[in-house]
Amino acid sequence: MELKNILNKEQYEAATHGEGPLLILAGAGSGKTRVLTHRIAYLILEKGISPYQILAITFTNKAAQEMRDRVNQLLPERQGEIWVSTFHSMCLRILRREIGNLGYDSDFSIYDTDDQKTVMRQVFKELQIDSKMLKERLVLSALSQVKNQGRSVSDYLLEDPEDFLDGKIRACIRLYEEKLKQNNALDFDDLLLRCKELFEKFPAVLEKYQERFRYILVDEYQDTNDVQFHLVYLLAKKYQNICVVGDDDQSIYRFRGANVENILSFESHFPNCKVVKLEQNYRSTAPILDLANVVIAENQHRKQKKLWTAEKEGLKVSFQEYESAKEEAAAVIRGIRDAGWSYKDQAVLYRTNAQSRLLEEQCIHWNIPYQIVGGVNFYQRKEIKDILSYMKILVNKKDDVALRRIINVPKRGIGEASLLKLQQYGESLGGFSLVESLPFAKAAGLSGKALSMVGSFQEMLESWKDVELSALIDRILQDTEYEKDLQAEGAIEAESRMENIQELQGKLQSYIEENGDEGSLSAFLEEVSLLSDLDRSDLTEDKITLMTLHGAKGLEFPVVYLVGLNEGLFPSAQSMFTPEEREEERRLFYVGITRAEKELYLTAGRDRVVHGQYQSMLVSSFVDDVPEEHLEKKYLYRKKPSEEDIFMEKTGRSGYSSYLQQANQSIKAYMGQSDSYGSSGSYGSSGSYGSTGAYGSSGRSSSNLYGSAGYSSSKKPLDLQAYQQAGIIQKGISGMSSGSLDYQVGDRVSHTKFGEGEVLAIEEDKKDKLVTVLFDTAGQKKMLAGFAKLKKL
DNA sequence: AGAACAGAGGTTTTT
DNA sequence: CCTCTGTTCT
Repeated sequence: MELKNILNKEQYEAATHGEGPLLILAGAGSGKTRVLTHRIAYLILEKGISPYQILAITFTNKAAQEMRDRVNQLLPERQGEIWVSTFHSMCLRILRREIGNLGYDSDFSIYDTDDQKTVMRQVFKELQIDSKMLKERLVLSALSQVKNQGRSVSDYLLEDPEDFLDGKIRACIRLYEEKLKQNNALDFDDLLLRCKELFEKFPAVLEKYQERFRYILVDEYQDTNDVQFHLVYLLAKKYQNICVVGDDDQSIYRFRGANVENILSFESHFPNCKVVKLEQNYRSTAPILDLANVVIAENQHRKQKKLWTAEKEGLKVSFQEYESAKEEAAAVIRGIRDAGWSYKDQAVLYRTNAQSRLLEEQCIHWNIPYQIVGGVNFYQRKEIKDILSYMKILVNKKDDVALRRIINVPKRGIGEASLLKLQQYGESLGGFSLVESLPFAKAAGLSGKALSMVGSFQEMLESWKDVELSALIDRILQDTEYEKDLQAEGAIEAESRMENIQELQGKLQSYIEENGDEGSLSAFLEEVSLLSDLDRSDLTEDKITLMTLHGAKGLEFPVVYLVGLNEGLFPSAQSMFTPEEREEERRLFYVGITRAEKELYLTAGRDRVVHGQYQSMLVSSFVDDVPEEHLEKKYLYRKKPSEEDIFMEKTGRSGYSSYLQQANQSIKAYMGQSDSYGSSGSYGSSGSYGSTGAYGSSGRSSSNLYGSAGYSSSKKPLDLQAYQQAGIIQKGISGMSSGSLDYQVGDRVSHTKFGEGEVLAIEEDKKDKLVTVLFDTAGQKKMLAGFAKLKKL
C-alpha cells in the first residue's frame, strides 16, 4: 500500500510508528481517524500483527462503529477480529467473563442513571433523609466522582466524614453500594472501576489481557478520566505499545471526571514516548479555522499549536443577533430551507437539549425534515424500560429495581404493602430477592387479590422461560396486555409508544441475525444497556440535524449553525465562575466552530423564555471577545451595555460609580460588625434570577427581576436588593438548593466553587430555610442562597 | 390500591 | 412553562 501517498508526512509518521508509546496530538479535522485506521491496517499488513492482538478504544459506540467500518474497508477479509469498543463495553466484556473473582454473579444487571436514582431514593427513604436537605443527584455525583477517580469506594467509606452533611452522604453511599451488590447490579462507573480492581487484585487476569492486547489504541484521549487512564496504563504496562490520539483543546467532559492532565502528561507516564503533532486541517475553510484559532488562543491552559489549512477561500463567518430566541430559530430554519445545500449537509448545534424545542417547532412550521439527536434517550423511555425490565428479571433474579418497576405495570393490584411483606419475608429467608420470594407469597402473609395476582405473575414469568428470544417481546406484550395499559394515556401517545416498542423488537431481531446461536437474552440486554441515543442517529437521511455541541463531537457538516450564543446560556451561567470552567466552555465553543466545513453561522436571540418567563439576555462574551476582522458581527440594537447602562435601566437613576462605592463601604461595615447576629430578611424571593446575563427589561415581565418582593426585616443592615440590582451580589444561583441544616449566622463556610464565605443570614422562606452567604472571592462579592455545596469550616 | 389534585422545583453537557 | 412528587380522597 502506498501509505506515503495517502497520508501527509506527520500522519505517515504516526501510522507507521513501530513499537513503544506514541502520542498523537491531533487538531480538529486533521484526519486522526484516518491515521488510526491506517495504523491498524499497517500493523496487520506490514508488521504481521494478528488482528486478535489489537484493541482500539473509542468514546462512543458510534465512533466504534465508524472505526470498525473503516478498518473493514481497508482489510475486508479480517473483519470482526479486532476489538473496537468503548471503555464501557470493553470493561463489560471483560467483567462478564471474570467478575466471578470479585464475588458477583456474571448475570449482573447494569443500572443507568435513572435506576441509580431509583435506588438512591430508596436509600433516602430507609435512612429517613429528607430530600430537601440532600439531593439524590448530589450524592450520586459525589459517588461518581470517587469512582471516576479510580478510588475504592470501601476505602473512601473508611475515611472520617468531613462534617455532618458529608457524613450523611457517606451513609447514603454505603447503603447504595450494598443495595447494588444485593441486586447483583453495577452502575456505569462500576464497569470501569470493577475492571480496574479486577486487574489490580488478580495479576494473572491482568496478564492474560496484557498478553492478548499487545497493541492498544485510544481515541479522544483528552476525555479520559482517572479510572480510564489506569485501565489503559495497566493494560499497556507490559508491552508499552500504546498509541493515544487526542486534542487538549477539545476536552469537554470535565464534568464527568475527564482529566486533561492525562493527555498533557502522557509523556511522563510513558517516558520513551514518541510525539507527533497533526496541525494541518482538511475540514474547514480558512475563515472558519481562523475564527477557531482566535477563540481557542484565549485559553491559558493548553499546549501551544496552530491549525492551518491549504484551503484559502471561503465564506466569512457571521454573527447575527435576533430579537428573540423564537425569531432566531425561525431565521435559522428559513436560512436552511433557502440555502443551496441539501438538508443532511446542515446542522444546528446548541448548548442545552432544551433549546431543541423552538427549533423543532420551526421545522414543523416550515415543513423541513429534521432529526433531533440526543435529548430524551430512546432506551430511557418509559415503555422501553418497562419491556427491558421484564426481560431483565428473567436473567438476573436479584434485580429488585427491575421487578419493582414492572410488577404493577400494567396494574395488577400488587402495591407497596404487598411488596414490603414479600421483601421482609425474603430477607428472613436469608437474602432472597423479590423475584426469588414470589413463590412464597402466601407464607409472606399476602392474601386475597394480591396473593392470586402474585401467583399468576409468577406463573407468567415461568412460562416465558422457554420462549424463543425473537418471540419474547411479543409474548410479553400479549401476556401482560401492556398495550391496553398504554391506551389509558390516550390513543396518540399509545401509538408512539408502541412504535418505540416495535423499534426495540427490530433491534432485537437484527441482534439475533447478527449473532446467530451465540445471541442470548443477557447479551442482548448488555448490548442495549450501553447504547445511547446518539448511536441511534442516522445521518445519511436527508434531514437537518439538531443536536448539542457535546453530541456533535467527532462529526462534521458542510454548514453549521451555532445558536443561542447568549451570555448565561453559552457560556452557561453555572460555569462562569472559575477560569477552568470558562476555559472548558470555550473549548466547547471551539469544538462547535470546528465542526463546520464550508459555512458557519453564529446566532443569538435576545429574549427567551426561561422557566416560563421572558428573560432578556446579552450576547455571549465569546462573541464579544472576537475582534471584528475575524467575525462579521451584527448586534441588534447596540453593543454590550456598560455597567452604568445596566444600572440605569434597572433603577432609572444615574450615578452608578458612587452607588457602587457606597455599596462596598456598606458591605465592609457589615462584615466588620458581623458579631451582631440575628438579622433576617426575605429579599427578592420571587427568585427568578437564572442567568447572570439577564439585565432587565424586555418590556414584558421585567418586574420580577428587580421587582417588589417585600423586604421585611426589623434590622436592615444591607440594602440587599440594591446590591443585586447593581450586580455586586447575586442571589439564587441555580445548583444550590434550599433546605435546612445547622448553620448559624457568622459561621465560616466554604463552597466548592466560590471558596470561603460567611453566613450572612438565615431566612425563613415559607417552609424552607435559606442560608445566605456572602463570598468574597478574587475581589468579587457573590451572594448565594442554599447550602447544597457548602461545607462548614 | 388507585385516581385525582395541588404544589414545588427545575435546565448544562453523557457513557 | 412543564414535569415530577406527595397528599388526599374514593
